[in-house]
Amino acid sequence: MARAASTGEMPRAYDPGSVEGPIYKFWNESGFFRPEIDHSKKPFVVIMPPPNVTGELHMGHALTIAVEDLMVRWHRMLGEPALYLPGSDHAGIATQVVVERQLASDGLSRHDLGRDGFIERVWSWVDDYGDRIYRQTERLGASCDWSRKAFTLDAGPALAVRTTFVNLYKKGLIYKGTRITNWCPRCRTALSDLEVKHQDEKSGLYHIRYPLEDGSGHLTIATTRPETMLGDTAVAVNPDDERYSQFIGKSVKLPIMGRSIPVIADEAVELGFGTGALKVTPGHDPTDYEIGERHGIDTVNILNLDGTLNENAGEFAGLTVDEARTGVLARLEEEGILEGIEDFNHAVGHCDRCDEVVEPIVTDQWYVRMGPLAEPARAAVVDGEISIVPERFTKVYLNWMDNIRDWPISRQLWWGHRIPVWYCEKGCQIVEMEDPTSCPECGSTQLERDPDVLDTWFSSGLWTHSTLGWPGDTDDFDYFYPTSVMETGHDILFFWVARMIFMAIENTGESPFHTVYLHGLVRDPEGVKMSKTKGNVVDPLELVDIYGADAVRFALTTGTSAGNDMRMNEQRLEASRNFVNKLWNAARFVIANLEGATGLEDWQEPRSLEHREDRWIVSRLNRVADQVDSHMKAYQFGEAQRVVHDFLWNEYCDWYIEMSKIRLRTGDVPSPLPVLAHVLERTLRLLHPFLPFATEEIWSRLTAVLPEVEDPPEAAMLAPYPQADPSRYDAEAEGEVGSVVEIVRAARNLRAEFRIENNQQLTAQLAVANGTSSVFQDAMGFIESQARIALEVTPSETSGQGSADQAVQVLNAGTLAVSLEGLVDLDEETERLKSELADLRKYQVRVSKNLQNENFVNRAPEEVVDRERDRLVSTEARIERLVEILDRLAG
RNA sequence: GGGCGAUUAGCUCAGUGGUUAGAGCGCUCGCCUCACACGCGAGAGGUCCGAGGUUCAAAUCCUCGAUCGCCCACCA
Repeated sequence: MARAASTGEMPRAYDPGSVEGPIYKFWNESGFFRPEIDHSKKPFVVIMPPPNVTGELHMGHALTIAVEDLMVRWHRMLGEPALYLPGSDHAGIATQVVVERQLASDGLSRHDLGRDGFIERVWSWVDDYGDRIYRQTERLGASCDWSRKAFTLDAGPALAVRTTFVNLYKKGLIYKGTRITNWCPRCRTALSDLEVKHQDEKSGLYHIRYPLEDGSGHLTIATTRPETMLGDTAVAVNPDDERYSQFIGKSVKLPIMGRSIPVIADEAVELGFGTGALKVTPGHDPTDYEIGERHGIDTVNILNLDGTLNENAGEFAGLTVDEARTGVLARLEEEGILEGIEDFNHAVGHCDRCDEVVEPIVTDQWYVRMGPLAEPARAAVVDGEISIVPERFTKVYLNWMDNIRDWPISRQLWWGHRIPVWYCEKGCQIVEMEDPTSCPECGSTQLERDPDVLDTWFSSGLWTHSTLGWPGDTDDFDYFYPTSVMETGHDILFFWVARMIFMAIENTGESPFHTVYLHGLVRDPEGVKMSKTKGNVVDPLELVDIYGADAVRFALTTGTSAGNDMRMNEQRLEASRNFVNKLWNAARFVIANLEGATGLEDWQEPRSLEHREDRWIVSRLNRVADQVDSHMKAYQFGEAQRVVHDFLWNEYCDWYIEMSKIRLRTGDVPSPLPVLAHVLERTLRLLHPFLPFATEEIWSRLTAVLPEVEDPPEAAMLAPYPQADPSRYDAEAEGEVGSVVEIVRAARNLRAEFRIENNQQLTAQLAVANGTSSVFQDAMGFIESQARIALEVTPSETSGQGSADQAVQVLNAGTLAVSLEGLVDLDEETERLKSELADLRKYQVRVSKNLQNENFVNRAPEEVVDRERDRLVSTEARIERLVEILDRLAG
C-alpha cells in the first residue's frame, strides 16, 4: 500500500494531528477523489456551494462540508462513481467591499486606482488568499475532486455566463429598463430586493401641513421621511375617503419648494393610516412610484448616487439625507406647518453587504424577465422532479416563485462578469457571442461597452452546469449532469437554489438536481447567530486543531436534523472526540490480540457462528446496517450516526468485547477473534462517512494484522458500504444474550445498592425456567467476572428464594437471589420488593386492558398484538414469582 | 399583514402513529477492574407547552390557544 503511516504502537489516545495530514495526502495522491466515468453506472454528484474566494471558512461551511462529504463518501462506498466538485465564487459586492475597505485604510478609494487598477488589486488579493479556503476544506477531510475545481470567473463559467446572457437577451428575457430600484449609496450600485435587509427602526411619523393653492385651507400629510418632500409631485388620498373627496383635483403648494402639485385619488392610500393623506414621491418610494405611473405624475430625483441631495433639492443640495432631514424639519417648524410628531417604528432597508441604508432611486438597469423562467422552475418542484428536504421549504419556494418579480441583474461594480452589451454612438445595443468591432445596424465603429457587471448570483445560478463544461458538449457534462443533491443553507434558498433551478432548466432543459437538502444555522452556545460584528464566530480550523476533524464533523452532524438550527458548544465537541477515542481504544484492544494470532482466515465473512455471543453480535451488526441504510436514504444522517455510535459503544465495547475476554483468557474455542475483527471492520466502514480520518487509520492498521482477502479494497473509503444480511439475524441469540445482560445488571445493581466492596466475592442462586439453564451455564464465567459473583443455576421448580440472608431480583430471565448474610434488612427488602410488585401490577393492568379491548385485538397489526401478549405473559410470571417470595418473607 | 418553525430530563437536543419516551452534558454514589479516567459500574431526574378532537393506539395526525424565534411583504 502507498502509505507509510499506520505502523508501530498505537498510542493510548487517538492523536488526530499526526494522522489526518498523511491520510488526506494518501487519499488525494492515490486519485480516490476522482471518479471514473463508467456509463454502466449512475454517478452521484454534489457540487459544493462555492465560498467567497477571499473569505475564510466559518462554521456554516464546516457543516456544509460535513454533510456533503458524508453523502459523497457513502455513495462512493455504495459503488457509485462519486463526484464532489469544489469551487469558489468571486462574490462581487462582498469582495469589492472588502478590498475597498482595505484601500480606505490607506485613504484611497477604488476611483483613485481606476477600473483596471482596482481589478488588478482584487486579483492580487485573490492570488494571495484564494487558496486558503481550499486548504481549509482539505483539513476538514472533504473528498472533493481537486482536478475539477472551478472559480466563477474562470474561462468556462465565463463562457456560460456570456452564452446565457446572449440567449436570454435574444429571447427578450433580458431587457434594460428605467424604474425605481434599491440603491446602496456606499457601494454605489443597484441591489435586488433579496440584497436588502429590513430592520425595524424607531423614527417619527411627521404630520406636515400642505396649503391648498386656492387658499381655501390645507391638507395634512404624514410621513416618516420628511426630507423626501423636496421631491414630492403629488398628494394622494383614498377615493373613498369622504374627508378629502372635496380636495381631489385641486392643487396644493408644496412647502419650501413652492411648486404646485395635484391632489389625486388612489386605492393604495390607506384610510386608517396617518392622516389619510399621502405625499407622493415617485423618485424615492416604490409605492409612490407605482402611484405616479398610474396617474402620469412627474418624477423628481433629489438624490445623487452617493446619497447626498442634488440640485433638485434647492437649498439643501449637497447635504446628506440625515442633514437634510434636520434642515427640512427646522424649516417646517419655522413656517409653523409641522403639526406634530408621533412615535413610530418602521422597516428601514439596509445593504446586505455593507449595512448602509438603502435608498430607492430611479435608475437604468438590466433585468431578467422572470415570468417565463419561473413557470417551469415551479413545475419541477410541484411535479416532484426536485424534492426539498425538509419538505416544509417546498411551500416557501413555491410562494416565492408565485410572487416573483423581475430580477435586476446589473451592478454598478467593477469586480465581476462585465455585461456583454455594447452601445454605438447612435444608441444601438449590440449583444453577441463575439465582441463586436462595429455596429451591425449603422456600421459605426465607435462602440462602448456597458460599464456594469452582473449580479454575482447570475454566475452562481449557472454553477450546476457551468462547472461541468456547459455550454460545451463535454464528457463531464454528458455524464455527471444533472447532479444529485444540492446541499446548502436554507438562508440562500431564493438567492441561489431557486435561481439555479430556473437557469439550469432554461439552459439544459433539465432540472439540475433531484434533491435539495437544506441545513440550519450553526449558532453559538447561547443560541445567538454567529457574526463578525458580534464577535462570537468560531473558527472551525481552531476546533480541528483542538478536537480533530472527525470530532468536529461528528459534532456538527449528530443529533441534528435537516433545516433545524443547532448550537455548537464545547460539550458537544468533547463528546464527539471521546467517541472517536473510544473507537480508537476498542481497535487498539482488538488489534493487539490479533497480532500473531492464527485461525483468522474467515474474518471477512465468518462462516458458521457456533458461539451464542458471536451469533448475537453479528446479528446486531446486520440489524444496525439495515437501520443505517434506511436513515441514510431518508436523509436522517444524525439518526444514522446515533445508531452506529450506540452499537459500537453500548453493544460492541460494553458487552461483546468484555464477553470475548473470557474466551481470550481461557483459550476456549471457538475463538472470538475472527468475529471481533469482522464486526470491528464492518463498523469502521459504517462509520467512515462520519469519521473518515480515524476509520481510515484504524482500518489500515487492522487489515494489516489480518490475513489478506481476495481483491482487498485499497482503503476504507473505497470499501463497500456494509449491507444487512437478514440471514444473519438471530432473534434467539439476541434474546438469550439479553437475558445474560439482564442478570449481570441485576447483580451489579444489588452490589451497588447494598454497597458491597468491589473485591468481595458473592454467591447467588439463579432460578430459571426449564430448558434455559444452559444459556446461563455457558455464560457463567462471564457473569462471574462481570458481577463478581459465583452463580448456581437451578431450574425454577427448585427455587427457594426468600430468606433474611438473600437479596432478590425478579427478572424476565429468572429469579436471582444473592446471598448477603447479615446485610439484608428484612423490612427494607420487603418494601423494595413490594414497590416493585406494585409497578409490575400497574403495568399488567395496562397491558391486559389493552388485550381485552376487542378493537385493539382486531384492528392492530398482528405483531403488535403478539408483542403485547408476550409482555402480559412475562409480566404475570414475574408477578407470580414475586408474590411467592414475598409470602415466604412474610411467613 | 401573510407564512413557517420551535416548545420533550437541570442544560443542549434526538425521536416523521405501536417498548414502561431516549442521548450527550450536568447531578448523586462507587471505582485508576490487565483497550480506553477522552474511562468503567450503579442511580436520581420527564402532567412530551395548554385545551379540544381523530384513532384500537398520539410526544407523533387535526383544530384552537399560549410563549419564543425565523422568513416573506411597497401601510407612507
